[in-house]
Amino acid sequence: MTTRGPGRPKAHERRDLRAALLATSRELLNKEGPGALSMREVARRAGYTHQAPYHYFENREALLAALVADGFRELADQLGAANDRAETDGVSVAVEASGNAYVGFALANPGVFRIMFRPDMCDPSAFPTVLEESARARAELGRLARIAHGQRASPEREILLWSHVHGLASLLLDGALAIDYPTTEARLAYARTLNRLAVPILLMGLPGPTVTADFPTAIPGSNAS
Amino acid sequence: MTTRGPGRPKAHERRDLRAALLATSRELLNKEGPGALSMREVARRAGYTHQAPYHYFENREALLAALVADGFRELADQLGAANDRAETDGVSVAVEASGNAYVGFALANPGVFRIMFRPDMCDPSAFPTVLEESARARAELGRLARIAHGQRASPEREILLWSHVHGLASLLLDGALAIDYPTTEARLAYARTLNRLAVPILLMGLPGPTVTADFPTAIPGSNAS
DNA sequence: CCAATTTATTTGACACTGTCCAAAAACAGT
DNA sequence: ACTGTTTTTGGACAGTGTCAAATAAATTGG
Repeated sequence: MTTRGPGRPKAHERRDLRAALLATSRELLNKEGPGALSMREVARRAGYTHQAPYHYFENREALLAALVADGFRELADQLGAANDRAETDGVSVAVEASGNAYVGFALANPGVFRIMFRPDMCDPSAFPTVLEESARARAELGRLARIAHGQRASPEREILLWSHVHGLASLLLDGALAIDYPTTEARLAYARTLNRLAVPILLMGLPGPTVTADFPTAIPGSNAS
Repeated sequence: MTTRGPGRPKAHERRDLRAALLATSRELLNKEGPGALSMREVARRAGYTHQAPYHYFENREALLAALVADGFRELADQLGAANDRAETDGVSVAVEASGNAYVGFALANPGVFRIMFRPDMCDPSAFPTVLEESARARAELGRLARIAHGQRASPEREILLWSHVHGLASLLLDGALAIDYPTTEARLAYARTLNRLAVPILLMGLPGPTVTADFPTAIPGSNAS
């Protein structure tokens, strides 16, 4: 009476357990949601007993943290590749490609992307590697801001870029747009057209010394609370 | 040996149980996170046995759905109030105030706001009142787009507005900005300055028949994938 | 005013979870 | 072959959501 399934790994491939746990966890997370990702279930699917994962991950949050760190690493890589296009294809292409990369990553790895911004599931400050990789992703956004605005780049510009792509990804994944566009392909297509439309807006200068000429302070009713 | 705490409600206030459950649930959600919000805990805090909530909510998701519906209702109300300022204070003020209202709601009710966009916790399509209230909120965003762009308003413009405020709220709540600005006051202040900066951008015209003059197709490298 | 019925609440159970603890098995080096 | 370490197992405990049935309280009909 073997409690483990037929796929029980042989001795020589035992070292892969950690990787296998991560792989099935990622799959579980992306396809079934975080509620379906339990220590025991992932152990079960790997063909081990309920306690086996605890030798590689201190607890559930540590497992999630590993997935989150990998997610940020991949996101940073893809953003980096998009930014690299600036030299050969120009600024606009880089901006648009970065937006598509961000949304593309979110739609390709929905479960992981959600976890990446859910501090109750994985507190980044408790996992140095998560902090590190997420900082890398953020640095790519900063680079994009510099690509887009050169000398006039600012933290605010970076955040506005980020807000746009992050908001779009979130709305397509979990917001109203998820209902309007049911399939991943439709969502991606919509994100592409929207990102293309947004390029001139994202490239626009902020109100400041030089660029304000286009937007004088005389905008009707510019005195908000 | 009374199992229930000293605050056990008298007979004449029994009808309030549902409201009490919702109130303590909301508090639990905002202060401790969704992991701390369990049927049994909320019953415990109300001074009842573990099964009592099931008479008012079919299951945990239904309880969350009630909170989500309330959240969307409040959000819609506040967005509506902000939009109303357009007539008296002008378009720019309305745009800025709507952004502040959106982020303000998220920061004031972090737990509820997160749940509102987490389909694994509350699937909106299963709860008509959630659909209804979230549609109201979305309609307010649509109204804002019309306020901001009049005849040139479009679904895309609405989404761009929405992406901005939603992304900003998310980043301040759970993203890197949450680390940069630790207190709610600091986050709100930052959101205000950013929203003010964003107004001219959000008011800008999209590339189209009339407005494209400012952004000729000759932008360096405008041929993306 | 009392009996019947509906509503509200409790009690008990089950399967499942994360995680602590200790035991066992597999392995490595000498 | 005997150590010591790494890896895996097994059992336990408290906590959870939720089903089913039993009880208490309120309401209603006569």
